Amino acid sequence: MHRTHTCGELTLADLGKEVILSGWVHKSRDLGGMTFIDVRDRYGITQLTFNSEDNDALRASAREVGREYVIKVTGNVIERSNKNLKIPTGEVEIKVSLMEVLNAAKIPPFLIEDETDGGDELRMKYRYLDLRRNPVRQNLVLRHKMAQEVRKYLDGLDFIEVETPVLIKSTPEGARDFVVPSRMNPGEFYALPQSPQTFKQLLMVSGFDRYFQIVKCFRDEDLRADRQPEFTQIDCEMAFVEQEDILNLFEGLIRQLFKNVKGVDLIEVPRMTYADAMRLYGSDKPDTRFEMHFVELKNNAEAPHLWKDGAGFPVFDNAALVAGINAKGCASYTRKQLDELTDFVKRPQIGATGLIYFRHQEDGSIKSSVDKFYNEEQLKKWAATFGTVPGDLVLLMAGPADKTRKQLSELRLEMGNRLGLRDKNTFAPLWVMDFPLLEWDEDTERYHAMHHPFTSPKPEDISLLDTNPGEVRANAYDMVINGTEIGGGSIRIHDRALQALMFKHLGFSTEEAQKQFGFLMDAFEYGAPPHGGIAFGFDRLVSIFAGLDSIRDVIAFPKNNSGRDIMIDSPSTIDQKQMDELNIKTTV
RNA sequence: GGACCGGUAGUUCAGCUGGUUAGAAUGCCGCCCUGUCACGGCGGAGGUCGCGGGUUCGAGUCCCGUCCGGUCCGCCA
Repeated sequence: MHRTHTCGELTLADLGKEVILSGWVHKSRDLGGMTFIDVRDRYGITQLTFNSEDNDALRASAREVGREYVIKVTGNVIERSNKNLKIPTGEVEIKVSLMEVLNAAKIPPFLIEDETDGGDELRMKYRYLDLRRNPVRQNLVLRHKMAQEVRKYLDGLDFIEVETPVLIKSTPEGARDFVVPSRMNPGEFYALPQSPQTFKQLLMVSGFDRYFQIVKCFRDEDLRADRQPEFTQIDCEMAFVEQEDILNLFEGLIRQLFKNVKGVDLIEVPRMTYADAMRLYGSDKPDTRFEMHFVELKNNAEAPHLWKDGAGFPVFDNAALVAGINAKGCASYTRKQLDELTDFVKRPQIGATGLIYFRHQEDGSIKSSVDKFYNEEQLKKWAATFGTVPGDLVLLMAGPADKTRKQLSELRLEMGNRLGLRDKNTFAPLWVMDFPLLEWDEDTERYHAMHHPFTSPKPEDISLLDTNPGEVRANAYDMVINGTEIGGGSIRIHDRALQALMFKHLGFSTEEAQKQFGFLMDAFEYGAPPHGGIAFGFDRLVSIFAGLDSIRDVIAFPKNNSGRDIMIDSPSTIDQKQMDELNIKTTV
């Protein structure tokens, strides 16, 4: 037998028992005549004592074992004379009578402790060692608990978990596909799924009216802190439902997760239209932990100019949009701080040309960076529009509408950071609804589906498809938590004619549409029920629960910035024989 | 495809306007210590300053290129 107990469970209640423990040597402390070893497994740490007065040879061998050796000890549980109340087993220790080294260990390249000295790259290379550390292991335990809770909730509501294929067909829509060459079909390729979208819709046609799957998805696009080439979705679909049914049921899922896993009672999830989100926050995934919404100023027709006999202020006069945010209590910002903010928005990634501000001073006057263009009466009008009080600072940007909103959104988030308004332990969920069905793509000069081509337009907007495609709204919705999109879905098209019409508007010829998605449209002709669904980004959801910015920490074996797994060193070349079998010609 | 930050001991970092023997902490090794738990004390080993080129009397430091890592933009229906 290797163990009678784990390293995390012995207490005073076990005094006098003879026990066997196995685990890793966490740390040893060597005193004159005795040695303490902390032995660790995933359940905790237990202190072992070796005393040269009792057994000098055993004590000597205890001095030989190094960090991360795997040992097995037999001994008696005794009460400590000096207790350590910081750990659950801290009132007892094991007086060892027998020790066996199960395996030696090299000196680890970084400390296997909560606060490690290892950098990211080294920890990735030795991920199996990093996973021994409490914080990392706890993330995976959290992930497990959340997955179980998801299954419990959905199973309780008669959802069936169905596995869908991983080797499927490449389609031109959406993200780049990972492809897999087919040996038996030379020159042909499978693709790995970006999501099980079409399969879950086919399951609805099959009558599995409530489906879910916790499933790996693959996208061959550049990585980010919150984007990996393979990632996990909670993929769900329901038949005979309307949007309202889906929103309520999956709001329930999120609430149950917060309640049962995190002990947080979530507020009822507010709803906001896409149009409002863009107008008030400049983003389709606003961080609603703090307000600071946009206020738009009317163009200068109403604002008298003082400069050069009423000549205009071109930055405002030529702008399609002048909008700003009220940074409450920031009127004391120094010139240096304001310059920093200006530099922030002028960075290439944001690309603004400048930043305009006015302060509502403590004496009630308004001091602005455009004093020479506007009189105080005008500035006061604007201050009133923003609802400022003395001590407030208004930051303004102007320019093309979409671009300015995006830039101001970045500035808003930066101000949220600076003011400490983005607390990781505060959770602000939000439904964003009524997304546009189509989005104009400048490069290809055609519309593409904002969500995906199977999304149903709102019935009342279908008539706009021919005349004003960009105005058509979809029955599509995203769940946003703290400014991160964690889920999205839609009511789907279940009618062949409408689906064909969609493909036509997306620039597919009838033949192309039939070749790519004929199987789905054919299925719609055999009794497809109305249906819709949603998919949650499981990694992102776990990382939000864990209070982490990067999903890498909640994935057991993640890939780095360049899509490489530096532990197993993949991707890698394959030998010529494999290439030949797959009928792949080398061109390098 | 692009922007920015970083690469110095096993590890995490410091190293100023270029200057003679490149430091700290931690880890590691040795000796001492009988109640430690961030043990303590004394001593020791440990470096192609990512790589290549250039400027200079002299480069860890400045310049160019390149590789690697990270964050972001594009991209991600």
